[in-house]
Amino acid sequence: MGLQQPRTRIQQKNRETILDAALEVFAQHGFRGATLDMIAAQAGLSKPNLLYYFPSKEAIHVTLLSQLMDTWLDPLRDLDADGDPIAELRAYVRRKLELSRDYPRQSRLFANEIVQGAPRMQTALATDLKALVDEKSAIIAGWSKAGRIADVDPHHLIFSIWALTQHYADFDVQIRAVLGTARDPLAEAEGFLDTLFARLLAP
Amino acid sequence: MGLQQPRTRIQQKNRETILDAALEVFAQHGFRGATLDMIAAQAGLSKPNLLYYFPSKEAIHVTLLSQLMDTWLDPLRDLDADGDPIAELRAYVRRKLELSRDYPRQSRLFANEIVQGAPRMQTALATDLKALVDEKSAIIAGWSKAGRIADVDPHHLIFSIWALTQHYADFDVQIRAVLGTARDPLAEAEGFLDTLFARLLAP
DNA sequence: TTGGTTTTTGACCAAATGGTCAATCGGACG
DNA sequence: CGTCCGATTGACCATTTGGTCAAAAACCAA
Repeated sequence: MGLQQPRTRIQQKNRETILDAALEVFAQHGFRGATLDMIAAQAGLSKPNLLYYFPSKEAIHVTLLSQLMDTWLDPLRDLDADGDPIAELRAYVRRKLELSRDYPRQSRLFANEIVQGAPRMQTALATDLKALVDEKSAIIAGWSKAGRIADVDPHHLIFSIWALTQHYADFDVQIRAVLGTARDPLAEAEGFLDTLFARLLAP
Repeated sequence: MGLQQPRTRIQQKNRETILDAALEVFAQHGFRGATLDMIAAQAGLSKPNLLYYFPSKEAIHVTLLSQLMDTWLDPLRDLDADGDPIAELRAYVRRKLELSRDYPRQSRLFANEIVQGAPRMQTALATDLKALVDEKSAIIAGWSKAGRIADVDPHHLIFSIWALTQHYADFDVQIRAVLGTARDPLAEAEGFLDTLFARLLAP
């Protein structure tokens, strides 16, 4: 049953449909709170049919999480040691905020996983993610030492970018409840975060 | 069954035990992912005994959430229009970070609820919370207009305080995985956030 | 000690859940 | 057209889950 690499057009399409439905359901209910019936209903397929394309509920979840890590870290990978420090960091914030706007479900899937102790991601966090963050932190530390940006802890700077941008996806309902319906949180956030990091990073 | 106000010492103690166990389990698994058996095991009580003290799983959850809202908003309530603006806001950040350090489970319970769409808190968010935030935002806007702090959107300023402080509780595993075991995230965060908001708010 | 009240629990139930499987369907290709 | 293989599903299963209940145990006042 080599379903690893989808062979036919039908498999391609149905696997995508299932993953999209599962993203919706897992993001809203977490792994344990999601049921195969919910995912099947969302996908417009029967439950046994889901299990024809994926061996188990967990396999669907794992597939989503590994897809996630890829897209999620791209903007950080783009951080260029040879670019202008302030411009590079502002661009990172902007791209990360774009992810929150364009892929809020992925953000919430990730949030669910981490808040619940990252039972299925621990290793990836402590190896891949740590390596990437450490590498980019060294670059940022270099910028600080060279006086090109203010002196801030690079790791906490990165955490603050994650926290501030992902907050607009993960806590969307709260933000909208507080702001009321007339305002556009994500649009406003762009200006606010640009100002915040400009002031924080100015040498 | 007037168990609303615990009458005996046993009731007092067991209700507390149950709520503490439920906080642990709900924070880690979300509402749907938590089971009465888990809570019972954590509390060291039998499942029917839980249901002697609370009418249902949902009742336990609701009790926790309403307790939460109280403690959670106290630091914001303390924001004093007559105090020194910078000192008041820094104190708010510090108190909020203390909550993340001392009550991480409550923070994660709240995060779970919001990320999953706040099905049981929508009303409270759009009424009580919105009213409080609007009130305090007016104060902050006044400070900006008077030139006592920099010109920033008050609502987004408050969101940024929430995002940055709660991140250290909610994403604790991720932060520790990235920083490694030798560092103390919460202690470092205090200095970092103090700097961040000092630079953001300086007139 | 006795009698009544509160607390605790083993046994149980109906519904939900992840997963299986044999049987059927459908479409592409000879 | 017929055949074969991928796709689909109804029926089913064991386990888990929220919740009930009657009976037993623990507690307490007189």
